[in-house]
Amino acid sequence: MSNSHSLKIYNSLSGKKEEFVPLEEGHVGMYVCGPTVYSDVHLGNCRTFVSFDIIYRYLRQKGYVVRYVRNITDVGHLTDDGEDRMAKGAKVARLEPMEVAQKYTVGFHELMQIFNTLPPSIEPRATGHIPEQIDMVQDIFSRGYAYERNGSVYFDTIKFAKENPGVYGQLSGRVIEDLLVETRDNLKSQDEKNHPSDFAIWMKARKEDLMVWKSPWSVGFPGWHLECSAMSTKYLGKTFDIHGGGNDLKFPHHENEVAQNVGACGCAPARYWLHTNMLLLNSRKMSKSEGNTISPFELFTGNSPFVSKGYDPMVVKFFMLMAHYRSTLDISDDALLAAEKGYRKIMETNRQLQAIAVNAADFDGSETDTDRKILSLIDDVFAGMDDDFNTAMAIASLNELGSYINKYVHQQIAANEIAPWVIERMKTVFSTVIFDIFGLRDETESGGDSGTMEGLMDLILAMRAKARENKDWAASDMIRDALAAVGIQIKDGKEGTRWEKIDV
RNA sequence: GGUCUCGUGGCCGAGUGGCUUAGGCACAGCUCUGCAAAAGCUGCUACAGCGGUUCGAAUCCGCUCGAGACCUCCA
Repeated sequence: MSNSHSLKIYNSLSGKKEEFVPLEEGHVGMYVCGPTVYSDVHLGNCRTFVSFDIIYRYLRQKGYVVRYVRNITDVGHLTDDGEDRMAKGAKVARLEPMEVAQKYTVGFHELMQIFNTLPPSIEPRATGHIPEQIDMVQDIFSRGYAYERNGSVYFDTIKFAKENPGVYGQLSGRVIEDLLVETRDNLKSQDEKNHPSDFAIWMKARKEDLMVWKSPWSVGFPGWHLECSAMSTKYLGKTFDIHGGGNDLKFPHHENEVAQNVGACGCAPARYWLHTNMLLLNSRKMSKSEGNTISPFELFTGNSPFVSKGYDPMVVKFFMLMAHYRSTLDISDDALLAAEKGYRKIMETNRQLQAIAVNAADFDGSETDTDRKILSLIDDVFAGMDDDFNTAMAIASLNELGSYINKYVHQQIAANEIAPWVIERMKTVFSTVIFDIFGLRDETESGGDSGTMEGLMDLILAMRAKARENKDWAASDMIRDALAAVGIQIKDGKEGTRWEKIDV
């Protein structure tokens, strides 16, 4: 399903929307910073990965062959006390570091499946790319942007900034002069670094560090930031199309990443930088370290003081899609409730649409205003997606289409108002957008799980229909109420009774 | 303190110079219905405050107030 719009993407480097033109026609290389697997992923991470999943899916939908690389960081992050995070987790839990990493990697994958996201093309691990990272340190060294102190290697940001004007700070909007000024305040720092903005690209291990490797400088481990530079280069090339991640990674992580790549090869890594905005709880950023967080499973089960009930993962996903990925999104019970209704409605509309059997005899062959309006709305759906992946706009247009579908189904507009091929086109658009691009699942479908359930419900509804025929309202209502008590909602309609499982 | 973003109707949330009444939820009326639910239709016209630019601003500029993010690990 293609369309005529050109795709526009907001590029954090330039601060504006730009037309997307890949380096190599028909192909897109996209790198997204994945999770650090030293604890459970939280909902904020999910939003970012869901956003990029939709970007990935949409690029594919537009016909691009996409190589989507999303890493797993299982080494390299330092805690405040300088201890490797993985090692810290290991000591607390008395597990092998790799055991900790494995546990949370598996959990992360499960969650991504629950949200129905596609796996990336390549999911490299930092620990699996130590040689590549050592090579990159050497490249940076040979180009003069690194210095060694007691077995650790640091990136020389000041020298780099002077020799590469306009590069360091471009992404995050930082000013080099400010960096230079900072020096004075930090002179007394006992740090090994020449300058506070310098950062480690190789760290010499202390005796308590568990995850260590040999290098030309010391036995130690690579610095944070370096893994992404090394792995994106390895799998996507020195320069590639899209680099994504959460807003909070912009500085210092992404800024330093750019510096490392440019420092190592003289060329900029990504051409388009995309940053997703934060998911808020209580109007504050969700954060593991600050404890302001609700876990995905607490949200699914309702086991949290922040929500009145559990929400289906697809409802949570739909809730995320109702906002643009670059806006902050404040999670609240009311908003989730509204999203749940909206999600059910759009799924119901789709089912009604797919069930329409067009009768060619109803059609007189002319194109009506309604046809034109519908085609225009379909165009709006894709125009929204082409405008920096604006899912909120796409959903709005889908809802407007839904209004036509409902009027048609309820015979509030004449059958010959909409041409059969337009109906068919709507069917394709709905299923493509909802299932292929948004990656939603229809969890509201009647039955679904087993034929037994279907059969039982058919029986029960037949009994109720019989009771109603005999005007035995007591029996009829008893069945209705009893079903409601176990979470099954009865929907009486013109053509019979449908049912749906709802949360109690 | 420095850098930056945002402040939209009861709630969530798009939109960035003049036609979008965006959309969703809630609410009200109506249709349908044995009643109800569900479903459908219709209605509900906002853009923090002040000043400026402009023929015209929610949309551009300035100031004020408020919220948040980054500057330290964080999607």
